[in-house]
Amino acid sequence: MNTKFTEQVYNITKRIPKGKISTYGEIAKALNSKAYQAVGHALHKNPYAPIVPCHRVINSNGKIGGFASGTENKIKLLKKEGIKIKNNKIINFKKVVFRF
DNA sequence: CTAATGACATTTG
DNA sequence: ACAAATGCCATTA
Repeated sequence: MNTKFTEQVYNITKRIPKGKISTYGEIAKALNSKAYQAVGHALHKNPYAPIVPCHRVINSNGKIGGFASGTENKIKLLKKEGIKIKNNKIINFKKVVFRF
């Protein structure tokens, strides 16, 4: 969609460096908004599926949350990126959170 | 335009 | 600490 919000969401999500992650809340804040759900929606539609590392975006509670391709699959991918995950939760969550 | 939904977050039980 | 309820914004129907 050509809405500014989603555009920003994708742009920011793409800026997340490898080995780091971010939360919906942080992204929403980066957009000067608190539409966490809208961010999640944007990523859910995700017309930039392979372009935007949506798997690097997780919940604020350190949980992975839900993902289209399966949460467990994302966990594996994040683990490969260097993120430590236990029971679907981020271990070094605070250490890997990327803030804009 | 109005209503409902969601890859959420926060507060309350 | 965990589970449920409420509130939030933007998008979709």
